[in-house]
Amino acid sequence: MSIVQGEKHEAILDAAYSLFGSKGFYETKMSDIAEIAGIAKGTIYLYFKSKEELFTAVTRRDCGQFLDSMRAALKIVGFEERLQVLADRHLRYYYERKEHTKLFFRTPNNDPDLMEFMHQFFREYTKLVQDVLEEGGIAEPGLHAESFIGMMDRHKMDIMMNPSFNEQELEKRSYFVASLFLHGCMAAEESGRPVLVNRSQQQ
Amino acid sequence: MSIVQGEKHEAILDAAYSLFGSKGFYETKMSDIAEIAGIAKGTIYLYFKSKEELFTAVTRRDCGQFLDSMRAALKIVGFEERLQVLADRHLRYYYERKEHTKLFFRTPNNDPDLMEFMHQFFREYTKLVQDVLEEGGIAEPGLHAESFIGMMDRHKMDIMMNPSFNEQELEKRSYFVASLFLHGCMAAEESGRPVLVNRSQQQ
Amino acid sequence: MSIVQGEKHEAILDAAYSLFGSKGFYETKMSDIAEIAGIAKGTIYLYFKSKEELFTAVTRRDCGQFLDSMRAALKIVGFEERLQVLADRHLRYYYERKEHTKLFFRTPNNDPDLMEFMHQFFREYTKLVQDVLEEGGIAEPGLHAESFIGMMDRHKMDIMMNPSFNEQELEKRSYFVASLFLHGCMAAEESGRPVLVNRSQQQ
Amino acid sequence: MSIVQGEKHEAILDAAYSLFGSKGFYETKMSDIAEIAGIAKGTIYLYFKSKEELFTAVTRRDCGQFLDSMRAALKIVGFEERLQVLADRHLRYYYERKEHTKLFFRTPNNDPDLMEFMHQFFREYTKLVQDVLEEGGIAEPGLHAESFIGMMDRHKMDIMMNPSFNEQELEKRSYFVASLFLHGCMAAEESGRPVLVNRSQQQ
DNA sequence: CATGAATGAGCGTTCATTCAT
DNA sequence: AATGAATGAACGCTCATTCAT
Repeated sequence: MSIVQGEKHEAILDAAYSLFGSKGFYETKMSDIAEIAGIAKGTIYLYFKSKEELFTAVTRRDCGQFLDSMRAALKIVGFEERLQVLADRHLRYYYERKEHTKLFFRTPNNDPDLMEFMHQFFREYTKLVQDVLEEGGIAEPGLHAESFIGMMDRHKMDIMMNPSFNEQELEKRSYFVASLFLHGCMAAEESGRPVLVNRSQQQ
Repeated sequence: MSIVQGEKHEAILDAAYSLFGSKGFYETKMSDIAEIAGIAKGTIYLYFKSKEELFTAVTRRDCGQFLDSMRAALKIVGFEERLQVLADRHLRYYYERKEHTKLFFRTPNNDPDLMEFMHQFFREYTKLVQDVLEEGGIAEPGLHAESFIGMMDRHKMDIMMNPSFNEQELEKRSYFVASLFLHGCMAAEESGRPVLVNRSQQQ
Repeated sequence: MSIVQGEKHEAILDAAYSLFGSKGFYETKMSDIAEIAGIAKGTIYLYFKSKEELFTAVTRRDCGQFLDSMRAALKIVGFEERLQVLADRHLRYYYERKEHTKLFFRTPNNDPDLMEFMHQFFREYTKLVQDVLEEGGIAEPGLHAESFIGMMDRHKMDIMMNPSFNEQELEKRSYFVASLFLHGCMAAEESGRPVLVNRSQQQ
Repeated sequence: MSIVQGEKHEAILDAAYSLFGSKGFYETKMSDIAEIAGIAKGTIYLYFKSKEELFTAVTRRDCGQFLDSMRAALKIVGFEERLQVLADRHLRYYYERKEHTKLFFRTPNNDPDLMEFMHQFFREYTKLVQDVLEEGGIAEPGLHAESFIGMMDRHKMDIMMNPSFNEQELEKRSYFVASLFLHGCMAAEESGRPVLVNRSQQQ
């Protein structure tokens, strides 16, 4: 009956992800997590110091996967193509978490470690976007990165709250965002050109 | 010793704004609010049904003032000028609330009325931005409005968290955002022109 | 706009009787009573010192009416006839208060004055029954009175809780009780006689 | 230092019985019960869902013991003897709880479970009495049972409130009640016979 | 007499965390 | 490592009563 190292650790994270995401931080009880994970309540504390730390760990794993997947997807050439990838992955991230909205809207309110981690994550993500912009020769890449991320992120409400939001809508949206970022809202008037190819329209 | 109508109502809102803003929702006790407002605990409940409702009322007043001031400031002509005003007021809103960051980051997690109000506020604000864009002849004003708001809003982190962020920085930032939204990140390369006059640089 | 003396006093008692009876003591708020009575909350305190005192006053009026009506009804001759009247009135008292059961089952739990009054009422009522018995030549009238009252009172559950309990049932029950008290449960075996005439069977 | 199974459960019930009985339901605080039981406040909630449920559990245990003891005592022959046992046990129940009068007079006012249990207990007790009467060949055993219980129960006031009420008084009272129930108040006049032997007078 | 705005004491319950086994 | 029984701090809300007008 030997247990694979880390098996419980993962089981707890999985259970916590599922419950925190669907019910929210405050509405989730440690005992519920233990039950779903199939272990005793006290056992959680062998792996995680506190409920907040567990939430932070869940977030950390989730955000880490996001950054990893983003980095992998960015291993292509072409500035505009990479911008498009950023938009697509960012929006898709929320799209894939439609059933776990509470990970974003019902989080612990007062945990220094979580805030510290989120800050660091934002820095890291901003840096990643910034690097893409820099390689594209964009000036003030820091400010541009912040703005781009803001533009993308605003659409999470539509994506997560709107039940009829589908894959096609998603691609249209990411194309829109990347295009707007590149050429501004007056692009059409100024040149008439859609510079990016909207892949979803190609299909 | 006649009491001005609504005096207590205001006193409670003021005290709540101050405490919710500086300590956050969950960390603020009703008894603290009563003490600051100079009244008895039970009196709060004559004016507000619950702690959540009080927080929502604080938010409502604050957001209302924001929209009012925004609407007043938009009574000017010129599309780009009005865009600039949007960016300036949006960023300034956070700038003026540097001491009340918890109004945004430590809010009640699960209050239907607050969520309903925030939704409505977002709709209203989006509509306001959308109207500006429509008058400027921008296509897809809804998506553009969302994106613009996102771009602006992202900068709240820098504004609120960075203690050395000052007025000049603020104006540079709002100019940057409006300009990016208008012409995109490739504007410089594409035309070399800064279309908007950065007022903070004129001074 | 002159107000008849005691009009408000009565209005409060009426409102309190209605609410205490239908919702119970703890579930009734002074403000509700004031509203029903058509006066201000504070005004109740001009007439009654406290919620408990008001409940006691309601009880006092109700029990007083009971005793008065009982005394009037007992102005007849014949021991068995008077016993029958006792049973009939006792059971009828609950029958007429089917909509006000909470007067008996949700009373203040800890009010000395109410307890004192109830004791006195019981004494008085017991004395009244006792007098009937004494005049009927029954030995140990005190113990007999207690027992008779207990016998009668036990049937209040059936009367108040059973929605289909009707007038005829009531008369059968009061006849049963009086008869049992007179001759015991072995009466039939001992003599075969129903001594009392069951008026409801005469009809 | 091994802990006997159910030890805490019993300790809580004992503490609650003692406090509820002497001070009443509303006047007893959960923290007091915990203190008397020698445990932490929260521990009570591992065993009982609420204060109301705890009161109901206390009542349940107490009433259960009453019925058990009654059933055991009824394992004798002879109708009149068994009637006498009923009266004796019933009155003795109150006699033994002279220090816990509040179990009967200061109970929760509005608890569905307690009311349900009391109803069931009354039904069960009534059934038990009814069975005795039926075996004695008494007609209408249901109504007779109700009446007999009412007769007996009425004497609880004297027993509990009168500090000088003693064992001898108790036996006289139970003899009186059983005798009255058997032969009615006119028994003496009708036959001159005391059918039951008053055991307390034999001694 | 009448009002009704203001008061503030009072308490059941939850649940993250600990620690003896 | 694993358990789960025990802990106890923490707090929103009600509502009978008062009293200035």
